Amino acid sequence: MKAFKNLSEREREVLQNLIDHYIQTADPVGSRIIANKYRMGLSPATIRNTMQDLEEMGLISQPHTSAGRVPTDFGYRVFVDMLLKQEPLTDAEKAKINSMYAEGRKGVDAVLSQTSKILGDITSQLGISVAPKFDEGVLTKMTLIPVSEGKIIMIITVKSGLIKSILMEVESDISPNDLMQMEFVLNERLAGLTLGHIRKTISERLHDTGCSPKLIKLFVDPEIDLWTGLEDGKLHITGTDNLISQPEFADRSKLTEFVKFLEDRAELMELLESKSLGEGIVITIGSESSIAPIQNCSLVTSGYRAGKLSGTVGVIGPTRMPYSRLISIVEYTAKSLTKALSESKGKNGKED
Amino acid sequence: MKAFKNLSEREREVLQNLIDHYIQTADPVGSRIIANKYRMGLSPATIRNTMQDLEEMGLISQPHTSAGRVPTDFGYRVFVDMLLKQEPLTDAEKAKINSMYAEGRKGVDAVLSQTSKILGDITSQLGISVAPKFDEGVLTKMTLIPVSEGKIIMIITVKSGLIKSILMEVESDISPNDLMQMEFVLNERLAGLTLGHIRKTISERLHDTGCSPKLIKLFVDPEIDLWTGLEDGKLHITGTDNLISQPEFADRSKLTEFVKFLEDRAELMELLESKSLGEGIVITIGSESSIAPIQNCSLVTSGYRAGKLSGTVGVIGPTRMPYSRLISIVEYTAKSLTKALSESKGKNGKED
DNA sequence: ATTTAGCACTCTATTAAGGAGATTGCCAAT
DNA sequence: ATTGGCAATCTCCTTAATAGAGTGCTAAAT
Repeated sequence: MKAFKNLSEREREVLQNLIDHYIQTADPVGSRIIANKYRMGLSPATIRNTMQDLEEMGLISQPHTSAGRVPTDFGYRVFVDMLLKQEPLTDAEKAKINSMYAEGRKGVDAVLSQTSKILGDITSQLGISVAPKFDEGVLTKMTLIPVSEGKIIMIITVKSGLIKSILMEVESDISPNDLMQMEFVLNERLAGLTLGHIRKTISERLHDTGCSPKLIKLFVDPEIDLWTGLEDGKLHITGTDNLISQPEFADRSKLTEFVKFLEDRAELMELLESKSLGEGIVITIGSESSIAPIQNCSLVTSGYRAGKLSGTVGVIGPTRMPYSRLISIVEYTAKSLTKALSESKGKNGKED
Repeated sequence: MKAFKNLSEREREVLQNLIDHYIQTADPVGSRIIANKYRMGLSPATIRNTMQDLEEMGLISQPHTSAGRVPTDFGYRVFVDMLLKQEPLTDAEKAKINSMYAEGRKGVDAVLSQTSKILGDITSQLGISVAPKFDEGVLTKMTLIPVSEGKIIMIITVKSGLIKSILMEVESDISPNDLMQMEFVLNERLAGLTLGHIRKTISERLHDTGCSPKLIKLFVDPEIDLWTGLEDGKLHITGTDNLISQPEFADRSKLTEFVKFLEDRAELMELLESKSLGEGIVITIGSESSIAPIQNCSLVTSGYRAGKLSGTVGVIGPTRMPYSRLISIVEYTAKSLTKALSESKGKNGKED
């Protein structure tokens, strides 16, 4: 294979047109189609020569001898990095995305569920959204409330204004005094740290406090995985039916694998978290993720912020996806989401 | 069509064997197979005569002239109601079901998620579980806790011991006195009622209390749908990949419809709730639910209890499912679940 | 030097035809 | 009441033939 070099004007154009057409039809693209449909003023034979060059650079490939070419993952990568044209959103799309923030107060969770739904809808791909990672939040205050015999509710407030509550159970009753003391100690020693940090270091931090050992145990005992519930942002996925009718999933076993992958969530979460570093768009093409069931899929994701916390939204679709459109949509959605979640930090609604 | 009459011994046997074989193979069953495989001591010709009778009663039908017979929905119904034999669980199955309650303390939600997963696993169908309906719970106590400027957490305790918390937001700060007064009024007027009842009647019940109007508004204002978060038990679905590889979903458009149906959840929830009246097993066969995407599916569901609250567990699979096995499994699961959720009413873990 | 037309070659997808196989319904024999 | 025999029907699989699309190469044209 020839090394990849900077593409000539013509090569760029051919690659672009080829991908453009392939995205529309999912059929291998022949030289004739590019010559005629895109009126490049060249004969198919000339296009063929260029296509051979592109193939040697690993940008496109032939499914079999007498077929046209399809883009490789690397081809898409080059396309996305170098050839992509901005495609602005339509007003209708903008309106639809904004509609959900307009219509009244909702909990963060409901907004994210809506977001993934709308993303799935307008892109006809799989819309995904991940709730903010509470772990990143900086603890402002902890409150312990006794509710009934042996039950205590702990309320955790983080800097951005988000709040979570955790139900805890103790073996026997705790005196109000013990509880207040515990609360005082917790706040004194933990305020200002991130929850993730707290989770990892709490056992050291609660040494020699003079608090009731029973209470201490609640926070420290690894058996009682008090903190794991906070850890994972909730994942919303919407639009599976959009994807399974795509030719990419014509093969039944591939489809099964894919559905299994979606149901598991763990692997997907891991992938998303590894990608959601900044706030910008991240594009992951096919084999760039090493996850077998989505080898023929791409992700377009973007981080968003809710106060100090961050989460991820995006879409999953076949590598043959309309990248430029999806990028605009995901970008706009992430920005709207950030805005919506920062304006009214913490709305009414069920907390979870 | 002949009217359905009580079946003769032979008719019963043929129907039973036919369904038995069809469940295993998904292929139309011919007279030869029944005569040979099940050694009824009759010739295929005789079986054919019986099959004709069964067809005239609407219990079985032919996909086309030269095919064997398949059971109709009505055929399954008769089979389930009259011919079903108990099939006890294996020890391995029991062990697997019980394993999840053994391994340490988990939140209700985690247990239910596990339950649907195990159901899906051991049945190779779609496992489903619905969280208890909080709405049915009888209010024991409400507690209002101020957490930060403009934010209040309300903790709701119901008789069974389950607890939920709701985050509320007020426009401006409320004095601790006002809050205590509100709490007092709420408990005085609402304790002893079910949450569902409270939700419907709260606006009348909070008249002339002398409480801060701002606070009252929180509970009454329909804009702030404080209570809807409580209403719906959360739905867990596991094992989609088990179903989509079944021949029943060979047709792509049917598969798409089905996946869409699962993703919606609303319609499924409605169906499940309409079925989960008692604690016993409920079987819904194909067209008995009038939901198009699951016309070729059956449900085996059972209610379970968590203290005073009730929820639903079960499986969804093609009408061609091993009913007797599934019934045993779902029944046992529901009972174990009830036991597990009653013993330790309210475990440690994240509350939601 | 670049582009193009021409052409043999390769591979796929579609259609048609021909059985093979399964099962039924019915009739006559048991 | 049951059974064996048999023509009729329908699906499914295999094979063969054909049409179509596209390539790569070579030689001619620009």
